Amino acid sequence: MDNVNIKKLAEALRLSTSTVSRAFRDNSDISKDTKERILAMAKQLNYQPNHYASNLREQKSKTIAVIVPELANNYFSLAIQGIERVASAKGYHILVYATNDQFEKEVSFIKHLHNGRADGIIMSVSGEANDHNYLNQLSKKRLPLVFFDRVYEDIVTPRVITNDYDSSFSATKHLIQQGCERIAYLAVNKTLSIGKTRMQGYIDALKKYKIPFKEELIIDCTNNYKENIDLLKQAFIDLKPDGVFTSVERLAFATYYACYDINLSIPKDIKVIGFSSLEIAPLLNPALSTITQPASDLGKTAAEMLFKMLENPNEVNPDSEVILKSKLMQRESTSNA
Amino acid sequence: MDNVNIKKLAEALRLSTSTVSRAFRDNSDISKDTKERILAMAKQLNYQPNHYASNLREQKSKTIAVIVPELANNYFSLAIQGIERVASAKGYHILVYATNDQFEKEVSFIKHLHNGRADGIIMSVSGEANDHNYLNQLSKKRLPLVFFDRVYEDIVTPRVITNDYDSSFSATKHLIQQGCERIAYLAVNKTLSIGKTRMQGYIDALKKYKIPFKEELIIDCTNNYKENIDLLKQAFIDLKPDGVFTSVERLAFATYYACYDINLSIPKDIKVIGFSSLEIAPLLNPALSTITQPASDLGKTAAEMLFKMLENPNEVNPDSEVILKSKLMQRESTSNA
DNA sequence: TTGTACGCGTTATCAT
DNA sequence: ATGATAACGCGTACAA
Repeated sequence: MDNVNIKKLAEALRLSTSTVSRAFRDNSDISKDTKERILAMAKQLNYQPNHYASNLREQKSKTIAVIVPELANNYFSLAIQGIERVASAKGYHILVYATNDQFEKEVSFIKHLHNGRADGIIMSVSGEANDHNYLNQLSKKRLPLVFFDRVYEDIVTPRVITNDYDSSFSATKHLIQQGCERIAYLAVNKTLSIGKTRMQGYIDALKKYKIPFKEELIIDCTNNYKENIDLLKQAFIDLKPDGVFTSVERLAFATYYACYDINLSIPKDIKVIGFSSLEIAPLLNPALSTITQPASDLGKTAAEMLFKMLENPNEVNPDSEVILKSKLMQRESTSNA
Repeated sequence: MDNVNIKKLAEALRLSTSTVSRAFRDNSDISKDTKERILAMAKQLNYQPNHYASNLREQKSKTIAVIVPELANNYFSLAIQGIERVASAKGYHILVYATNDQFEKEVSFIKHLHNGRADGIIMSVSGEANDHNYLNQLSKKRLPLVFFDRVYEDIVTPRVITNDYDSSFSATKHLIQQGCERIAYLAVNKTLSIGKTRMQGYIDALKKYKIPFKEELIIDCTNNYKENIDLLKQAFIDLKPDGVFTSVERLAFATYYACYDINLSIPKDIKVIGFSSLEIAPLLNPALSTITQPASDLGKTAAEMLFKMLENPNEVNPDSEVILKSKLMQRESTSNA
């Protein structure tokens, strides 16, 4: 059977298309009787209003786009889950895009989205090192945009982040209190604002507790798992750190693998803590101490903020920043037993 | 600045809208010269063709929908990643929906998608226990649909699955060879086809190796983490299994927690193996033996199949079934050391 | 090669 | 309360 549209419905009921259309909106004048007839017939024929036609007509899509650096990532999956819940409850659909950390992809996604396909965008950015001004140079008014987790500091738009500086400070302090004196900081991209903030917390904690900061203990890692493990093994052998603070989850995993390989015992020889929202951190060998970010909440909050912008554009301050708190979870990997 | 559309471009260039439109398609007759002028101006004004208008006109959306039971799940995230890659390469966008295992949501998503919003659907199903015939009763022709992982056996449409029966058989056999005689099977939903297949592999392996099958050792779990842990603790105490085979990843985690709580040592007191595509299974305490499913490949293959259907509807047999192989990874949780 | 005119399905405005 | 009509932006058949 072919598509049922308003026209077919109208024919079937010997009404005009406008009357039929009215049956689906709330305000319009239409007799209760005909409305019921129409809805009944619509149900019977399984009528689905064509979204594209509505969108074209109404200039809105009831769709939001989510752009993240990667999909196969526990953290972003949780965030997307949070977003999906809110969107779904509002009757919105979500388009998902992964940049795989390629800035050009991000630019391309964003540009293309400015064609009416989405009403708003929630993004965790990929290209700190690049020129973000493309966001201000879109030919038409920029779509409502909310950053979460990874943000551009020079772009004015609402954002939802976590208290990274404090968390880093606490994590570093925790390592120090557990007796560490040579604490390696594993960075993935020093130039990212998130990288900078987290590193600053580390640096300031060292200073506060009078541990000399050593540039060499900042280890810049890559996006490649194997490479990182090799690199870390070498670094651990050369630098002999007694503590490791990883700025992202997967570097904690790489640290574990590296330590296994070169027979360093966690936590005896080296203590490890890292940013991570992995639920099964307690199941690792040894249980991993983490700074656990409220990933799902981050997504939820970002989505709620975006909807606020869509509903009351003027009531949302473009400067607004929501900071959610991460939790320091001490586990065996930093214990002194 | 307001939206740039074909009309504005045409005005700016003193051409007709049709000429401008032609510049963006390949076949049409248009002088190389004007085409270049148009494209240049389009770039300058940052023109983005309105997707909804094109879709309405062309009756296709260059969008595929992905429906999964849950998003915050390592396995489905990987699958979505695989799908996203393929789609992105083809210039397609993906809409993502999570049913949270509610069948009504699945039905609702599917029905609504039949309004032109998506050209095809990739789904891992949620409602084995229900009546799937809604898929055949859509008023218009059903959208191209590919199942992956969790499928409805009574619906005729292409599918991509893994060799679950063989894997289950092998895993059970492995436990037996490691000396287990009371092997518990942790099911999450016995009625799901995937549950049935996996359970059958377990049952047949027992039979083959002359281990008596005991109904009581089939433990039906819920979707609630805490509940499962409690339930498992009790079951382990009551039934004293010496091996556990979990049909889904999270039940392996629950098993670990349960064993920790009641001081059962894995693998000494009880050996554990489970379906899982967790990359860090080797980092668990103890390293978890797994049946590792090629999750990302599953998504990739499903997407490729869907695109084949979109491009050459007649060349794809609706009965086609692709079976990808999982890998048995023996690790410490089933060792005899 | 370029322009004119129409229709995709919907909704809002205006008329009845 | 209902119907006729125009418009959203684009793409194509047809005319020039």
